[in-house]
Amino acid sequence: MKPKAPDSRKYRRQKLAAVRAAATLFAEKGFHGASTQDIAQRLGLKQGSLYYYFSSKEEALEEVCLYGLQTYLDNMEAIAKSDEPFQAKLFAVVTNHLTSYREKSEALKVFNDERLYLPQARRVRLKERGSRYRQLLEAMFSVGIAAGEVKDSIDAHFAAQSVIGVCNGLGELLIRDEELDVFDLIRKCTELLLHGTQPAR
Amino acid sequence: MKPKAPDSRKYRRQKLAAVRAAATLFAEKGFHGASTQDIAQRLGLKQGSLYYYFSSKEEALEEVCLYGLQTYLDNMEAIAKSDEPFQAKLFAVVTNHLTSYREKSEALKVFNDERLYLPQARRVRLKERGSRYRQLLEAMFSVGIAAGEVKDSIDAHFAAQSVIGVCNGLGELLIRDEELDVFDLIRKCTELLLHGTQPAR
DNA sequence: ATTTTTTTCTATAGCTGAATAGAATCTCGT
DNA sequence: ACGAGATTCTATTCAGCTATAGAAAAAAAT
Repeated sequence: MKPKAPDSRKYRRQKLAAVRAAATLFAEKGFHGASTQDIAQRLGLKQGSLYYYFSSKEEALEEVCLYGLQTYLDNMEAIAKSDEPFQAKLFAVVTNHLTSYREKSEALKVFNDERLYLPQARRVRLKERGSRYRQLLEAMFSVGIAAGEVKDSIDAHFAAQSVIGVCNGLGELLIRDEELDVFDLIRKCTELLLHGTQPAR
Repeated sequence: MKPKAPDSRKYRRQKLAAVRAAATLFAEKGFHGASTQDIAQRLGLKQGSLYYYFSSKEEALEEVCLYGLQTYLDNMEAIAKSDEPFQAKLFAVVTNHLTSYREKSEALKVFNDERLYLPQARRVRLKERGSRYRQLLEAMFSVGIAAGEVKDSIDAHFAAQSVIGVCNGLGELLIRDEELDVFDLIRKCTELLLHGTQPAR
């Protein structure tokens, strides 16, 4: 019934597949809209068999969110730590965000939209990681301001949220249009955040 | 059972209250997460009585979305039609978006997050209005570019989506923090979109 | 080849929620 | 105060969903 030491190759492979399947379904129908039946079906399993991999539907949601965040956050930590000039870091942040959207779009979308359906307890770990991201970004702006690389009229808190907003907005484009050139989008996005829309004065 | 000519004062009042209640619950728990029981309870009604005002839960969702979009879209039409310079129009757009968030935050959030749970048929009308908004914004940028008020390196489609993204991102801030000064945020946001984050060269 | 462990299936319990019908109550003009 | 229409309630149906237990099958180990 319950896997005691489930570390076989097959187990890990199927577990990953299960997380991915859950991500797809949650992204498509939402947490409450997608049933364990739907997820199992996509894996070619029967509904009950899912519980060999997850002990509850909520656990599945949590794992999807963690999966979506993983590399995304790791990359952010690395970027924040580096000594590159502000412009380069901002470029890296946008790249990280938008390429994540292309690669793991479902899982990341699930984190963005469905995390609030997790029970308090499970949400804590995720919440920490989410705000960690915002804080790193905010700090990046503060440092940039101190170094004269960013206008001092900029409010770091506001700016961080704006960057996240733009990237999520553009993520919609990436999801909607598979053909879209990510790197072109990244370039335009960074340019906008750096120099705005006004012609040179 | 079903209201034939339900145009009494009371009916309209209660119906509006019902739409609002649904908005609140959908915003809080999501479409599938909120039950008709929850909504009825918030209105001080019994579960079954809701169906005097809505013929289905999905109809309720649709009405909430329409309610959330209404003034928001009307304002956008007016802005797009005007002859003001680009900067003024952008300011108006941001103002419209962010103040809507404060005033009807729930309904607008529901439109943003839950509309995809509507069945194809119902989603059409909403989809039209949503893309109408994007198109108006996009056209605004195109006009700005033609008039030399916006850099010609800007891609209007991309720019429109970016504006929507920033505003939705900042909307999160407004929802999270009731105290936040909307107009300060509007100012900063417009400034960012116009001039970016870099110091003057 | 037989035993052991892992993985999947069948079947079902138990709950919740959407929707409907018809009765009961309320409201208001007359 | 009476009656017609509006509004709400009660009670119920029906479907779908999560989760569990235990049998079956598949894979691995001996």
